[in-house]
Amino acid sequence: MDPKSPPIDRVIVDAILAGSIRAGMRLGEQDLATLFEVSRTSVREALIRLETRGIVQVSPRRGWFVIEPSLKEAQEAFQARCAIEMGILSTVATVEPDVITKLRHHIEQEREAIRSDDVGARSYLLGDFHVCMVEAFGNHILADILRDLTARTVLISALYQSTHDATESCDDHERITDTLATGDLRRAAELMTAHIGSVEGGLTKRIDRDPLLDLRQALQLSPRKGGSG
Amino acid sequence: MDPKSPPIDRVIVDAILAGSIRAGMRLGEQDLATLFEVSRTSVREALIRLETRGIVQVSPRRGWFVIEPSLKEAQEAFQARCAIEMGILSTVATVEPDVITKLRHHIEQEREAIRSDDVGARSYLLGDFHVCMVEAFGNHILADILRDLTARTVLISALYQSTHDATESCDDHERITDTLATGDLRRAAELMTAHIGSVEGGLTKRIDRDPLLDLRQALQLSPRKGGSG
DNA sequence: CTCATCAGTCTTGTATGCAAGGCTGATGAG
DNA sequence: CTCATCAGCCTTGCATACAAGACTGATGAG
Repeated sequence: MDPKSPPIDRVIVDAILAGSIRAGMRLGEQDLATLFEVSRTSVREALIRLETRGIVQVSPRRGWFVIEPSLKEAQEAFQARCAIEMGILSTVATVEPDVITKLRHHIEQEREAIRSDDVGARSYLLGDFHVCMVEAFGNHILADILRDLTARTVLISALYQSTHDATESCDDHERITDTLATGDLRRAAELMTAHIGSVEGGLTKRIDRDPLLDLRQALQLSPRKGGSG
Repeated sequence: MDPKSPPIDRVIVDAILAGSIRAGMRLGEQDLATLFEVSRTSVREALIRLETRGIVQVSPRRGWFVIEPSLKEAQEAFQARCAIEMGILSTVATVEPDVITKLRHHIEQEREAIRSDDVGARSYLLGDFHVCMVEAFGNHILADILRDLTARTVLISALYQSTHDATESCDDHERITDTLATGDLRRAAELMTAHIGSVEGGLTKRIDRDPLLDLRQALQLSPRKGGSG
């Protein structure tokens, strides 16, 4: 395989962030090995990395699966994101001008993806805004952590069919950036908390209303109504 | 190998937290395989997990090494810890009584380790206090993240020979717990920031004074003064 | 028809063998 | 003596082979 081609785990995470790999999907070692034209060993390494990052899990002798977070785990993931972003905003003393520039550029990309109806890019960029922000503050460790957490929350949103309006999120991002530009970190943290909270709120309502959504969808896809074989 | 015996990566992390594995130490695949009586494959998996967690790194065809954080990385690690703990304290609304109970019990263990001069347990417990706190708040995701971050900061402290007084840290922990018990989360967050800051401050001063410490130690250990073979 | 049993197939778990590259120390030219 | 060169050793990287367990679907007893 070309040395320049992106690593397998990167490809999988990108697919998750873009929404093309959903929670619960099976990731067979041999299948991936065939697709990427490598041996099972390399695939296995990638899967182990993803498992360590909390993105997939293995069921012994059964297979690898993308995580399906429970409601409790989903809440923890959102709380974790919220805490980390609150924390970085509380820790940072000042906000450099180039941070604002980067964020504004990112928001432009978001708007572009929304305009062109590119669902994958839109999903990716909306999540990546938060990573971008932390990275702009110069902390790569927290940025990496937040990237994994974002992957989890994307899976959660898809799992619980949260369709929190993309334009609304983008507007939130813009408001947060504007507030950061004024230097009012405290207010920015409040807005960030509200933003994450509104995304989270949208999905917990849905799972509460329709906990059997995936099963229902599956039953609709297979239209057999009688019981005969 | 016994199925009940702890996994290799766990053993290594515990050793790091206890201070018996230091930054820069080489971890050869074959050596570990021999020690744990497994094949290189299993060792490799464990090392890949640790690499993903940011605890070891591999130099291609040269070997696996425990990370040696640069000053910048060290500062980022401390900032990350600080941000996460600030964040969780800002996010949590109230503090349950059993959280206080757990923390007080933990502090008791710390004091016991200090009294009995058990360096390994002392190092482990002082770092674990923070993990314990986050875990007591019910967020396992953040607790896991903090555990890895603690491993990094332990390595950093040893690398830069910070001997921030254990009793002092323990006293800090007690003050923080007392403040949490009163429900004043804001004040607790301030104390926590100061606590982490003081630990960090202790080591940055040292590296600033003596950036060649490890080399100097190595030269002292090998007392050859003449150049002859 | 219902249900327990079991062989067959498919999955991951683990060990092993070989390939590729880095490091070291001997060796010989200058 | 100094230094460039290179063979040998040691390391990880990767592929493959086999072992062990889980699921499935056929089969036969009741």
